[in-house]
Amino acid sequence: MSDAALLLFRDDLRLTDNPALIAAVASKKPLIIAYIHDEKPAGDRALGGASQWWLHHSLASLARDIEKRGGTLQLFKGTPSKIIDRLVADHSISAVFWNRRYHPSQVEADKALKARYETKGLTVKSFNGSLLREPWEVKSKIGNPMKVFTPYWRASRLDHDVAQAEPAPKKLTSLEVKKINGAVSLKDLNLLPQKPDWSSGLQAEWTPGEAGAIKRLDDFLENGFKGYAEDRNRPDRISTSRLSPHLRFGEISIKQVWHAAELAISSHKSRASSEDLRVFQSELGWREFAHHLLFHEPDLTRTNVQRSFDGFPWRRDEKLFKSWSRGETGYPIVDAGMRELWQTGFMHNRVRMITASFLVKHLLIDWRRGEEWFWDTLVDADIANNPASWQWVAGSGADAAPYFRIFNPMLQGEKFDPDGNYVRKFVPELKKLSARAIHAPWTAKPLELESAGVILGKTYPKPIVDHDAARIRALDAYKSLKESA
DNA sequence: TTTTGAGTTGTTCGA
DNA sequence: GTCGAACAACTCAAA
Repeated sequence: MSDAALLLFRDDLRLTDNPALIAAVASKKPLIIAYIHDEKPAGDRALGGASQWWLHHSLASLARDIEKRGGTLQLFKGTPSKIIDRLVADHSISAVFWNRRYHPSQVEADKALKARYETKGLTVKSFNGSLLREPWEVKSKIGNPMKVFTPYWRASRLDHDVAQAEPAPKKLTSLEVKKINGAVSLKDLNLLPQKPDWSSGLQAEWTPGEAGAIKRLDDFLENGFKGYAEDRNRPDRISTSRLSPHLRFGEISIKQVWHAAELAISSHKSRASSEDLRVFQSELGWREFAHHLLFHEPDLTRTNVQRSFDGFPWRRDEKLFKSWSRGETGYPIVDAGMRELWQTGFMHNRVRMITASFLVKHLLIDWRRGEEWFWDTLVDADIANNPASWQWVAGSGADAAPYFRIFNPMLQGEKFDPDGNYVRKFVPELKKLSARAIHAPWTAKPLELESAGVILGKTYPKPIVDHDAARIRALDAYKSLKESA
């Protein structure tokens, strides 16, 4: 019997432009194609609820795509190294392939795996399957990891140097896997919410899987790309790519996205401007930068990048946290965002900033609490992007927003949701208010409130904090931090 | 070595 | 209503 190759799928649930898959097929060996679900990953964390829902459907889609090509996706549950040990012991495996991940604990685990099997005489090959540049590739002139986005992005030198995406293999040959401990069906992974099943809003919004990712990209390039530079700030418009969950699970490669956007410009297909392209690519750049930070910061989810924030006087207030997380702060743009998140597993980028700023600055609640909430509820919750962005808002991150930048939720609403349609969609009890009043219902005339059916404090909450007072309190808190340093 | 210029996304105040 | 300055220095990256 000829020997086999083991191909591990992780955060790269696609067949197109998947370097580990391409290398495995090129080895000409029959493949054991495996996804190992680790419920207790060391160092990084168990998936949040929304991400688990996504993963279930993404795996189902991947399994179908693999079957169409004659292969089989084998699922396992448990500790990856133990399951791989068992696979290697029970089968004649001579090569192992995977795409790399960048959380320090993941890097360490992969290094250990590689060392162990190379010692046993196996070929072990890993690849870059998810980034334009890996974290160690981008350095300052004197060799340090970059800590400021703009020079980082410049130093990435991507203008004419992103490899073309590779097509999916046409045929896959799988080896029959012997019955081993840990082999499970998709259902056995228990990724779907049961009682209650809260996933209907996610179902309505998303199509996890490679085909859904490609469709989302095409839709964006056709309908949202033109005017992106400006409109990406408008939660009331379909103007962002919404590719983040697909990228999170690697259902589409970053190179595919990069080149498709460039092609849409050069072929004049989308009528987007070069500025639209530049801004869109720099958003991809922020994703790269977050992974760069994650790799170089030992504990991005827990530790302030700027250690001077370690003594910040955060307030513990479960009642206020609950109001924020449920979308009951009394500030419509904040509440709309938090409810969008709860219902759809997603929140528009502009509104993420507003809601995050509100938690951290208006309520003075630790950014880690907000990060955990987003981790559990976002379908695109990403171990790099999520903490890096929270730290950016809080001011404790790399290249972070200055502390005195405190969003005014009324102004932000008026500016980026001028007709109030985003608020109306997710806060329907305010639906009948005028555009004038909808971002600050407490300023509306009693008559308008009455005819709109709004009773403040009853059908919709009064503001849980006063903006002006909260702003001054936040500035004082940040000032005290500086003085104590 | 020292210097220089720059740094995602804002708000408020006062002229 | 519009506009510029203040908010506060500090650190990074490169010349």
